[in-house]
Amino acid sequence: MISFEKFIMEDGMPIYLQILQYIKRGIIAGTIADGDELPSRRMLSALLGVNPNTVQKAYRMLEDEGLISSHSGAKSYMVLNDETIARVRSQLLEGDAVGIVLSMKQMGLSKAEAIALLEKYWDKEVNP
Amino acid sequence: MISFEKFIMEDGMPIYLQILQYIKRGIIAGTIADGDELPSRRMLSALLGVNPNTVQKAYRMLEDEGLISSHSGAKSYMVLNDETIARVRSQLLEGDAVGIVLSMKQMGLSKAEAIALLEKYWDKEVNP
DNA sequence: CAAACCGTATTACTCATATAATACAGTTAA
DNA sequence: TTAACTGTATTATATGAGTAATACGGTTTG
Repeated sequence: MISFEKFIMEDGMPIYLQILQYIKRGIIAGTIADGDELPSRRMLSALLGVNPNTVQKAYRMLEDEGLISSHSGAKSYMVLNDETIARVRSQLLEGDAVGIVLSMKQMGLSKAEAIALLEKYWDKEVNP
Repeated sequence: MISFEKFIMEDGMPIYLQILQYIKRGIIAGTIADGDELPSRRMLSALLGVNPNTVQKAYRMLEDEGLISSHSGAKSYMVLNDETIARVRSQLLEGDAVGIVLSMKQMGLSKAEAIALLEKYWDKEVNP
């Protein structure tokens, strides 16, 4: 069963996208693997304190991307292979890296300063 | 006159927040300084291709934070001192760094891998 | 002074997000 | 078999973001 223990909800980003992102990051991290059972829509919505429809939207998009399999009445499972994992990895890493670089550059930071900043905050506690 | 030449609009984030962020990053970068003249609401909205109300919303929030001065009929100017600049800097840098670290950690990257990723994309072209 | 700007305000509309309350049919396990 | 779960679907509502079209009054400059 996939754990949502480390899920941290932020505002400013649609919840269903945050769920999508969390799953994809787990795939890259290797904490979510092929065949893993997903929590049901109702269970996860209760856990996160959001509406079941919001979870359903996220799951539906994951299914459209071919990352999970859902069948009416049955539980949902991750469907992953090397190709899909590689695709998700490049999508996410590139998107994040580009965003970071854009942000740092707009602030006038040099590459060295950006790296120093990253190192400085790496070991700090992020979770609330 | 503050330039919006390097402003890149992304979707997924409210435009008025992007304007706010762009100004604040300029303050940190030093490209925006005390006394600088801001483009009028109408001019900037035309330049960005957005509604004047969207720009007004961003400017209003900047005024509420004490970063600009607006008087009916007259142009708007940046109002910055060492204290406010330091405040904006810590707000933005910490927020960005924390977000980056959270993202990388959720993907299971090590500090070294995160730095390598940042270096890899630093010199790539970001603009469309 | 008068024209051309400026900031400010109002109302109405569309769209996406998220919630809410159900309902129905398929699967699974006691 | 039946109860307790699943996934799926529908309709309604609320809110925020963004657009659109105006309007009013103050400032600036020729």
